[in-house]
Amino acid sequence: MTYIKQLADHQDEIVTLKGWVYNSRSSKALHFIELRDGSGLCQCIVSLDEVGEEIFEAAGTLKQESSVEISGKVVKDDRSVGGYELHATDVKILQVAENYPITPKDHGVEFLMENRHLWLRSQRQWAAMQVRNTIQFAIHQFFQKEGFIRMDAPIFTGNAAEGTTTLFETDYFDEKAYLTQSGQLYGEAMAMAHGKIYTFGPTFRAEKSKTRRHLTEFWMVEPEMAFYDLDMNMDLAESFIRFIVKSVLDKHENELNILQRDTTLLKKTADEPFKRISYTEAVEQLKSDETRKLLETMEKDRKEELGSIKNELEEIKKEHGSAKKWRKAQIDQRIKEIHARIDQVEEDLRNIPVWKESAANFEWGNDFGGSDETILTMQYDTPVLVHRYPAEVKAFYMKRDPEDEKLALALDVLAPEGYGEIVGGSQREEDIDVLKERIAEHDLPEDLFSWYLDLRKYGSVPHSGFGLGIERTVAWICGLSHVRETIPFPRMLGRLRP
RNA sequence: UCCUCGGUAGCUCAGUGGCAGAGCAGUUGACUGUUAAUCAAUUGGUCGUAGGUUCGAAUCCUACCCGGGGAGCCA
Repeated sequence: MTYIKQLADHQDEIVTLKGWVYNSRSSKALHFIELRDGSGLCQCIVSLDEVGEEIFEAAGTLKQESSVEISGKVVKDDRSVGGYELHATDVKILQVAENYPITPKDHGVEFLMENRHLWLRSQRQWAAMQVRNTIQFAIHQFFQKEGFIRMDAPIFTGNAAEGTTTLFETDYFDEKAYLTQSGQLYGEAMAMAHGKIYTFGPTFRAEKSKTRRHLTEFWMVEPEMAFYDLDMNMDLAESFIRFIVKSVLDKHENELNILQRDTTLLKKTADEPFKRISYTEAVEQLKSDETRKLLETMEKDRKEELGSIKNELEEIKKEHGSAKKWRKAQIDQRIKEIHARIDQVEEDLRNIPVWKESAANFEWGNDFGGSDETILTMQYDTPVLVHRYPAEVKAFYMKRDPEDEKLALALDVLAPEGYGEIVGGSQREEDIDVLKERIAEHDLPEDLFSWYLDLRKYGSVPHSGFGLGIERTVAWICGLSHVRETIPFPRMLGRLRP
């Protein structure tokens, strides 16, 4: 048995491929069967002269996603997907599939999500999962080569701590338990045992967020390092992200191509240092004339675009009545595109004034909203590291800036191209008295944190860490517009099946 | 929870008060190199649900259900 991605090594040999029919076309004496086997796509040509009537007819019954074994000669042909095709000598049918719901045409999100278990077979979804795998592997490679130990934090936790987010509550033998929202506190304990550790697992948030950036169950990798300060933490985050992007660029030209990902900015991310700005600088930038002009230009561009596509719509609608059939199809397609674009542009036009307002009136001390992040990152080509946030909007365990008590030694990494926050982290407070004070200030029950406070009793050291969201990272690197396509079976508001 | 857009054939959509439509998929046939093949024929409908207005409702009104995008919150 040979896999499609190995075909280049078997030119002119007879091999057997096992897989599923991705698409097929037929004429009187030829069937073109596009086969997928999980490693790639290959067009198989079944010719009446080569295989005889019986096999030829059987091959004609194959429908989308039927399972088959096809033997034949590997022939280089640039016309074919992947550069090689198979001239069949034999076709063994395992099962002729029933009518497959996902056709090679467009489908809506709801339908595709209902059929997620099948959608995973489609090219773009396949490519995204291949990249996800490489990202996860690169994460392990990076930390392992840097001397980190992977340790796992528990998924059930006894406390709904950290205060802010809503957690999933479960019954744990008549006791309340919560699904973890972060492994970080445990990570700190493990770092005190091993120096440098990382956790990698699912996390859960019961927030009713319905956006392209949110899942209720998502994967997060969280390194935690003893004796690291904020600067070391930022250096690590930067080289970590760069390593991941490089790994994907090295291995996945084909997949990024399938995803139609423009890799210009990813290449910049792999090569250029990231911008680092403080929260205070970011606020100044938001309120700057530059930002205002940027948004005004954007608004003007959108208005012009709206005018011109609406004109085009009118014109092709007039043409539609008298058009020939093929042109009608072309027009229908274009009308669909225009409607979708109009929706998008109109939404932008509703949003831009709000964004402008939000940016211009931003007050020091608030946390950035989604639009503020978008506006900030629009002005950079690579990820931006934003550091030293107002302590009030950040978690209790973050260490304050010794040079300005109002600031926490926090860092966020904002991905470019509108993908938003992919990393959040900080240097941690190591002084037990200060930490106790913070717990009290946040109205958190101190007894639940007794084990956490112990870490500051017995050899407390400066330490830092951060968390990187896998799905947002996959979305950014793949250029996907929604995190639901970055995980095999996304869990989100209103979606528990399949 | 709030704002906003939507729900019409298996799928994607058009149809804004007067006979329920198209493309694709399916089915039947034609075609020796197709790339979402093409061409011809053909099957397919509880217009999200319930009520209301009207001579007449997919279309107008009300309520509800479901989905998309966004706010808040966050990775």
